[in-house]
Amino acid sequence: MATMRAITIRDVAAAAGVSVASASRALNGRSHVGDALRDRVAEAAKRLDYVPHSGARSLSTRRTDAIGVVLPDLFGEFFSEMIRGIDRAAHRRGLQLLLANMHGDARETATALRAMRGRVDGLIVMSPQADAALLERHLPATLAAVVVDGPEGLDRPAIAIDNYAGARAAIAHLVACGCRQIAHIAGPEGNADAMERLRGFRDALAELTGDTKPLVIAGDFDTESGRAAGERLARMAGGIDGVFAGNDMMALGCLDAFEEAGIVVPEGMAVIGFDDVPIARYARPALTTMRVNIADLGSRACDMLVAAIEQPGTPAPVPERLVPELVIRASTGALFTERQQGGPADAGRKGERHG
Amino acid sequence: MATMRAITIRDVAAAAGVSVASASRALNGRSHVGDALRDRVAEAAKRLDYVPHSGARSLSTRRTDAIGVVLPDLFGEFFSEMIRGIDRAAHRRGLQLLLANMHGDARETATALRAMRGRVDGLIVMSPQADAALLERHLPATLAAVVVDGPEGLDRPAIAIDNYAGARAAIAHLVACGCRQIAHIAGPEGNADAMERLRGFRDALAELTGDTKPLVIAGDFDTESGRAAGERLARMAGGIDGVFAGNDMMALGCLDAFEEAGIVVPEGMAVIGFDDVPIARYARPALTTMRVNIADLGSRACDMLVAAIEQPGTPAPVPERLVPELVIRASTGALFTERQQGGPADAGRKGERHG
DNA sequence: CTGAAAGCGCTTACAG
DNA sequence: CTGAAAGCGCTTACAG
Repeated sequence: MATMRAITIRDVAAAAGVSVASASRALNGRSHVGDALRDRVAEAAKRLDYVPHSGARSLSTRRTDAIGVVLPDLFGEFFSEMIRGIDRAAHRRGLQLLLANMHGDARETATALRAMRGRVDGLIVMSPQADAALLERHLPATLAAVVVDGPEGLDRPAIAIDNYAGARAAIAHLVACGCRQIAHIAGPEGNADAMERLRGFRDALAELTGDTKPLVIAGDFDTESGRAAGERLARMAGGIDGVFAGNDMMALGCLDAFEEAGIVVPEGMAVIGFDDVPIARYARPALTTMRVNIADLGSRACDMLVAAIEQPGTPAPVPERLVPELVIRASTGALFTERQQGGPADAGRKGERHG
Repeated sequence: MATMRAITIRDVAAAAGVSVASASRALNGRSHVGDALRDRVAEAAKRLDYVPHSGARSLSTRRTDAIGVVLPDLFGEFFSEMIRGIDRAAHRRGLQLLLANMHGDARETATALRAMRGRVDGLIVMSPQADAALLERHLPATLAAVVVDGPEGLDRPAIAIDNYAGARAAIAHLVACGCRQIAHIAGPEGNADAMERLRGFRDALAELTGDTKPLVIAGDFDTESGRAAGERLARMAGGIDGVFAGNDMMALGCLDAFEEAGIVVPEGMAVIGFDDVPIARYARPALTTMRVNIADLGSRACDMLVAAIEQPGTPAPVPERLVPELVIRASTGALFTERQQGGPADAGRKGERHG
């Protein structure tokens, strides 16, 4: 038992010498309440340190003032930035955040989603892995939800990183840097982000260099797979002069392999990543990459969810897309100096930190 | 309105042709219920896709099956690892996680803590910044809570990183590497972690090298302050041969400054950090540091909280301390090869990631 | 083993 | 403007 006999609105009403109904009205600032009464109630509530029982409240109001966030096992920075962004928007609206990790498999997802029901007014579901059918099945039709970076074609508000456009921009940059034979280190097959980046790579390459049979090396978003790819590229006798890695971690592994193999970046080989993880700027050479503003993604998802909660039954709006921004650093040639970096994501990182 | 007329236990009872009381008992597996009845109810619940209203349930049971997590604006990896650890332990016990960011100031903290009341059975509060008085004032005495990395002397279950022991180990390592004049780049003054690390530095140095007036340069845990400190050290004419940075980010900035100043690490200067952020291993030279297993910290905090919830009124146990582990890399001399790294923290990072 | 009833704390029409 | 009462959905003694 967590609480022993907590203070209820009845106690507050008694202390203020009014009815429970009046106490409730006074506390909630609803309708017309006499000033004197309102003040007495407020004073009593404060003195008793009254905190309403949210369960009871939600039972009568049919609202929980909480939203659920269902995230996969995200890697480091993404997770915190996403939460930070959602929290920022939720906090503004007085919404609590209920969090659930979804550990990949379908059963877990179902459990996580079910456990949220009845506790939240709506759900933010991030699921680059899950297929539409799975989500559809476990998202109750009556519950507001927005899908972040999820499968397309769900009749839900959705927001996603425009991986395709980002990949195209990355390739355009490599081409502008003079690269003519560009290889791609791809992310895992089941991952929607990875697949879109691959598609953007292929399309942009076909358009810009006419290369319709580019080299694609399989990776898994992990540093090690990037290193392996880099070693393989190093062993290949020439030809390739640019690498677009599916994410920064693989790009970093690739850079390591190149260094060991004596390939000079960017002179001998230009390398670009995706994500702009914090490590990217510390790499030697510093990594050019496509920056994704994850915190912003979270904030906007939250705003969309609130809209969906407030206007139930409204058809899902056109999916929003966040286009990543090119951040040029040394790994593709320090032709440009890195622009001064700021904005929400960085501001978020400025906060108090541990250790 | 989030939900339109949801399925209630009454619907389930009706569908199964039993009373609401029986339906409840059957669903909760409590007391003696006939097998046939149990099955009928289970079948009906499943068919109707019934999910209990958690508010109503918590109103009668006086439990929420949720715990609150109040965290400061943690930097990247710490945040996600902490949540990951807590989530892991909470998930095992069927507990939901309610999250709140506490953005530094006292009023925010009060709000965050209050908003949790009535929604959770207990609280995990991480607060390296907050003083005991503040926490004491806003943690309702009736609510179970464990304090993570917070001020000492609270009559609450507590778990903390043993920064003092970690700092001493760092110094012992530098001394073992042959350093005789060791400087410290300190973290922010208000930060408990920082102060303990500083204290460990002073004590260990006095004991091991007899130096009672060591050089301490003020920093703020940010890369830039580490860089500034490094520049200052580089300008100082000799003497210092080892640097203990209050955290990895400052150590990385310091390494950068040394590189620019032409100081060779570790030959000219050994550098050790604290935390083992993911970037540390990618630095050139790779950074020796004290690893803190944040996910483990979170899991254990959750376990302690569950114990506190289940045995209310029990006096707070002796505070637990997590001693950081020395991870030797190139920045203090690659005398040892880095040991194979594994364990919970790394396992957590193996999960699916975004991009 | 099963059901009728009370009660958890709150809000909200409905009267006054 | 204020109060008495019903009701939100669930669980749990209390009877049977």
